[in-house]
Amino acid sequence: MASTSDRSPIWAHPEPGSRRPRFTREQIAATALTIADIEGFEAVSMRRIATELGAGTMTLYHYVRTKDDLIALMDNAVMAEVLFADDELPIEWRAGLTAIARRTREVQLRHAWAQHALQNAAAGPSAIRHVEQSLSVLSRTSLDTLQKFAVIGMVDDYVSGNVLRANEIRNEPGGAAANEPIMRFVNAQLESGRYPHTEAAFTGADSREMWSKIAESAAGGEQFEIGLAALLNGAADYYGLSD
Amino acid sequence: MASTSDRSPIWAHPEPGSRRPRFTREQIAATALTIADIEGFEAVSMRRIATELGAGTMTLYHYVRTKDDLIALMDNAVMAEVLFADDELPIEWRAGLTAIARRTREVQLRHAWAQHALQNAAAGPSAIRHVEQSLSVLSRTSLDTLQKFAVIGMVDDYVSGNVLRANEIRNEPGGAAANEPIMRFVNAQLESGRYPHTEAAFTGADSREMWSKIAESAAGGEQFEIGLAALLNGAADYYGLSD
DNA sequence: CCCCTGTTCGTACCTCGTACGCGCTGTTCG
DNA sequence: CGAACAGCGCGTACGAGGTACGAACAGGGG
Repeated sequence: MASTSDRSPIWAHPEPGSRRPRFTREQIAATALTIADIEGFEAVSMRRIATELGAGTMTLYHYVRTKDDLIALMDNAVMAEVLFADDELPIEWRAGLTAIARRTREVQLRHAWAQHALQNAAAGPSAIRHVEQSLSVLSRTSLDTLQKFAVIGMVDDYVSGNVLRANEIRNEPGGAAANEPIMRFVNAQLESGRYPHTEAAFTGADSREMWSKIAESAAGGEQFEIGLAALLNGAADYYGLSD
Repeated sequence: MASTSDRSPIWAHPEPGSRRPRFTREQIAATALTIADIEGFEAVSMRRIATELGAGTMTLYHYVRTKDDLIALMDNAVMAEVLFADDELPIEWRAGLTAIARRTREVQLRHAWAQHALQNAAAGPSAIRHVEQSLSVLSRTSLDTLQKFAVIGMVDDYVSGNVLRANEIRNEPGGAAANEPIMRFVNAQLESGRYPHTEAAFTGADSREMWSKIAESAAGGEQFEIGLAALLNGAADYYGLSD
């Protein structure tokens, strides 16, 4: 994949020009997003997108140099959903970071495939705007640049991790408990007596139901909020932030 | 991939049997690990592993039903590295969780590809033992099962997220700053004036050097420790844990 | 010692990304 | 107003990947 050794991002290359082409990059990206949302990222192939658009496969390569470019476009579209309208973003740093974190989480949960697929995507305009918004809510604090990025990074880490796990959980169709063969295997293991604490955790309860509860509470927002608040407290403490 | 619809984990199937075969699952997994560590996960193909072992490609399918099984084996091998010897694991919950979190981080950083590959891998024996160890350090607390998993999950989320980002950063060969075309694009964007806070963050400093510093501090362990401590404080606070 | 069965693997098919190059067509210039 | 010249669309083909199928092979129990 990606044999073209030109590492410049797609936004450095103008969209095809003068003779109004049949499609636009937005259109192509939107089609890819739709496929990914409905059928998962692995269903997104150049052939598939082209078919969906009623075009020949190779036509796409007039809008995009490689599939990595396509992925960058998808990333950009997703990041755009994370952005706030200027008047929607709280001014206070704590409220601002919390809002951004929540929004990021929501978007990544909505596009479960994105986390995985976009990991190495090239940063586009929306990503830059996202950084801008994160920095802007910290602009009223006394932090220097490095510290700002440290705080943003800490929160980002937590959000990514939370989404990662929530998506893992949701990937098990019908909840992890529904995967009979694996449940059977795990239960058999537990009964071997080599895992006393784990075994104890499930005694006196239907293990299937217990797993569901754990999964639910992990994927739900409450736990997320607890950790987020803890991180912001810790940051405020460590860097001596008021508010 | 994975056409076999049998969803049972590979550990539910005994290794091939009576007439001692040429290889073992461990051997195959180890070979795969080596390839992944040296050349990256995408270099791990069935053909490649077979070649490395001096076997025919299809031979592997006597040890493993699909590539997903192979991935499960790799996962299991990696999880084994996360485990503590029984006497190495601190008894106190805070120290214990910290130790597990650090170890997890170290291992996932060592096997940068694992994060990705691990995501949907079936849980194996080592994964269960890992859960066991996490639960065991919390066994002296007053938390109920759901709460224990909540705390473990919170920490796990943070660790995963941190590793995810650290690996992203390390994936840029020679640091993000080395990617000339992207740097040029981003700088051009910043100069457009649409991103005042981001622009301000880099004024009075060589932007390349600034990025390096940010990357370095994000990938380094210090920031990680700050967030980790914050989370544990928050958890202790929220759940009323002493120690 | 021979046959049965566990093991090995050559061949082939399908999907993917994408290089190459031909043919069509809107645009612009003379 | 017409021709030439891009800009654009896409058919074909190649190599790499996973794995289904079934033939070839060998080692041990009768």
